[in-house]
Amino acid sequence: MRQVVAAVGVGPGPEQQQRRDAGPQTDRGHARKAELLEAARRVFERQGFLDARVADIAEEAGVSQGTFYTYFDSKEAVFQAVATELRDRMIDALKPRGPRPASVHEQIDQAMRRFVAAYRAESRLIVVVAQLGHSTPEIAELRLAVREAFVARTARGIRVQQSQGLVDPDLDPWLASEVLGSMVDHTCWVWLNLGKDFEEEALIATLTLVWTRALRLAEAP
Amino acid sequence: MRQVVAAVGVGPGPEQQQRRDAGPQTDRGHARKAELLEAARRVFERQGFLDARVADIAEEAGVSQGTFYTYFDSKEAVFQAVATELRDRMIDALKPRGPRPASVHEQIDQAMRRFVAAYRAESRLIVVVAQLGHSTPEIAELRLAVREAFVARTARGIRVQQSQGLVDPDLDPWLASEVLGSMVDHTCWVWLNLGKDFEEEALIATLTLVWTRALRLAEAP
Amino acid sequence: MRQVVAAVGVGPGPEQQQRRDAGPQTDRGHARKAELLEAARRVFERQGFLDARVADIAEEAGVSQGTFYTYFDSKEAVFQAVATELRDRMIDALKPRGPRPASVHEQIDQAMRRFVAAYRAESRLIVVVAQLGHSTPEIAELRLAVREAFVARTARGIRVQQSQGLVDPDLDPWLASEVLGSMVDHTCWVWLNLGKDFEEEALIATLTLVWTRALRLAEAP
Amino acid sequence: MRQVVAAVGVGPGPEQQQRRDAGPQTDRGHARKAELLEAARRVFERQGFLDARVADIAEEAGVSQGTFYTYFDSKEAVFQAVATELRDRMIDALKPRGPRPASVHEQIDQAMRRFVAAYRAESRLIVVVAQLGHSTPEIAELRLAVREAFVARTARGIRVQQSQGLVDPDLDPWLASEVLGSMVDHTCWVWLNLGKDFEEEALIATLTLVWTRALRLAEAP
DNA sequence: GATGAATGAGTATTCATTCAT
DNA sequence: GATGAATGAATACTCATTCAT
Repeated sequence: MRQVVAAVGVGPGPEQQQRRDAGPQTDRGHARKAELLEAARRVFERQGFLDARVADIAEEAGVSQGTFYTYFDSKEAVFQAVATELRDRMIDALKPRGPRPASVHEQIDQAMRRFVAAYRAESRLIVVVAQLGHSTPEIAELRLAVREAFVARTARGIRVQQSQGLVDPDLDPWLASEVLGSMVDHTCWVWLNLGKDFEEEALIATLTLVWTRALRLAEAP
Repeated sequence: MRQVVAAVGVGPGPEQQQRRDAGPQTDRGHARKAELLEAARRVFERQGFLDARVADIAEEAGVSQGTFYTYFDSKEAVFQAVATELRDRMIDALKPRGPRPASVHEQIDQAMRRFVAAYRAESRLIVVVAQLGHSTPEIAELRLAVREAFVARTARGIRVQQSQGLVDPDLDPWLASEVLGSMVDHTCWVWLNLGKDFEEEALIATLTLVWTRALRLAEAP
Repeated sequence: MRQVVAAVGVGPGPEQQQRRDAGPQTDRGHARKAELLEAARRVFERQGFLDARVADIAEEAGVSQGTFYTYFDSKEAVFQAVATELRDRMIDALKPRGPRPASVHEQIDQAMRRFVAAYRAESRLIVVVAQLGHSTPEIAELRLAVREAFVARTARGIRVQQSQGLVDPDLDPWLASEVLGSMVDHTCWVWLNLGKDFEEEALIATLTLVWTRALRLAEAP
Repeated sequence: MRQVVAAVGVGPGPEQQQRRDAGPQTDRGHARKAELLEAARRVFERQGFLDARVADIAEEAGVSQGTFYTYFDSKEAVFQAVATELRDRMIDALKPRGPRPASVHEQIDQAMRRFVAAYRAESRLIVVVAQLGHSTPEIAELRLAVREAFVARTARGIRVQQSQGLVDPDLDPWLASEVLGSMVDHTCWVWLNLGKDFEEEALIATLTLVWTRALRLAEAP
């Protein structure tokens, strides 16, 4: 049994807090902070949040524990920073790249592949965020933000397709995208985090199939 | 009254465990164990796993801490027992009750409502199980077992419907049920645990709609 | 790290204490007590005092823990009884058997062999008594009693041999027997308990040699 | 100030140990470690191993419990360090000092006095080491090391004296020194630890007498 | 800015002993 | 007499955070 200790209600002396609030003053300082952030990401991916110790992060970054607190308020703060970066990377990775495909079917297929690729690249960190999100609202927010980005984009897409007469006009775009987004999200979770053994192409095909049928997409596949 | 406690280095494993392994010998013992299990469930629902102390459970059951260890090996062991009961309740609650509805559409609608009802009843405990499942394989197993039960039942249903010519015969029953199961599961999670505000009937209707369309169910809704 | 708990200052209810004080009332009771004593000896030999639990002793005797306290006041009390029996067996085993040998040299040789044999037979229990004797005066007493018996017999022998003109008359019989007794005792400890590998006959010969030379025994070996 | 502590199941080994393994990095650290070691010695002498709490040691050193664990892995580890120092002090104290006495008799007499002086100075700690040595092989090793040093030196001395024609050439030096070493060792134990009341000069004289007679030392006392 | 060291609250678990049946 | 169950005090150890150099 490991013990986790978190101090609440005690603050640092005014001097150190000032430095943290002010942010790094020099290029070297900026580099140090970035190194610590990278180190923290690696440690969290490896050990999860609870089993990661500030000492581990400092060691991974090659600095002393004291130095860690020059740049970050707390273990939770650095995790928040790591998770924020994750959110930005995920949202970015879900954006369509390159020319828009001619068919809606292909658009959906590519969106699916982007999602899977992004999820796979970050799956370890996604687990840790999920774990901590159960008890930390700020982290849960970040998690939801990624979902919102995906769902909102999907809903917009459905609305456009409805206006073009390509998909069922009676569908509620928002509810449909929530539900379909959950499907894609959780399927990746079961596949990539819980270790259920799916064949990738068949899985993507099934996801795309359900998606297009749900929309009554008026195209030959 | 004075007690002297001293720790020494060596020794065989605990002997009290034998009694625990043997289980309660009397009716009173069985009752006590059940009380403790109930108390543990309430405490875990209220405080989560990490914040629950063995002392809390003992107090909730109205017994001394020592008595807790008469019946359970550890905090983890009692949680495992609580989670096992949860699994059994969930699997049971997902079974169809009463006469089989005439239409497939109605069968699906009722399955959806059963899932939502079961999820809602146990949502607090589901959160805790999910949280601990990230780091404890035995708990993750229990989590997956519920999913398997649901997915396997769904897959069987699809196969039957295919043989009756009611749904798309080209669909892979297993993949489809995995994907649709993920949809329902995660939608409930987002709704009941992450607090996203859905209107219940509209949500169930959307889930059912996507489900039946995915199967190309040959029935008028 | 094992924990050892000993309660001081609390007494049993008057009823059970009376029964313990009174001793067994029936033949069956006497047999039970003897069984528990035997069981305790085996457990202490196997596990030492600290690692022996009352539950172990009860189980070894095939009775419940509660029954143990029908016959003994405490874990220490049963150990005291075990150690007392050990003392009696040791003192008895050190007494000369059979016809007295003609030569003093042979008397000494046989005494040495008796000591070694007795020590070897009880070496496991001797360790436990030594361990506990460090902190429990009553046990230390029992340990010393064996030593006293051996040393006193030796001193008497020396005095007799002096009066017969067989050994150095200027030697202080008491001091000499204390010192020679220590030699034999500790040599057996090092040999049989600490595991130093001595060849038995050579060792006994050396002990006897030093002994007789110390006394200036006027005999050809 | 409020702290929240929670225990979780899994995780890699302690990281603080790395710092402990590395040893103190500054002069202040070295001094602190030495203070803690001294404090531990005093506490162990006073209370024995079982009754000594880590809190006692920290308090004796005037630091917090956490600081104790900055320098030592555990209560057992610090005892090991204390016992190792004891071994070194003992071995050193048994070495001959000053000019070698002219007569073998005097050499032996002085060796005896050195042993008694060293034993007396450390008798409290010797008890504790003996007690723990029963169950901890590493400690038993340290105990034996002191004995070996004494016995080996004695055996070498006997061999030299044999080559000089001063003592019985037929004696096995190793066996003799084992047996005589046991005599001296255990006599001190009975005297200084078990509280048997010997007159010092008479005791030393007797020990020396037996020793020289055992060797058939060819000198007038 | 960097460092090594100091802090201290917090809890799971054992087992000798008692007692109601 | 026998049993199974109930009791409860007592302590080692971790690690996030602060602070003096």
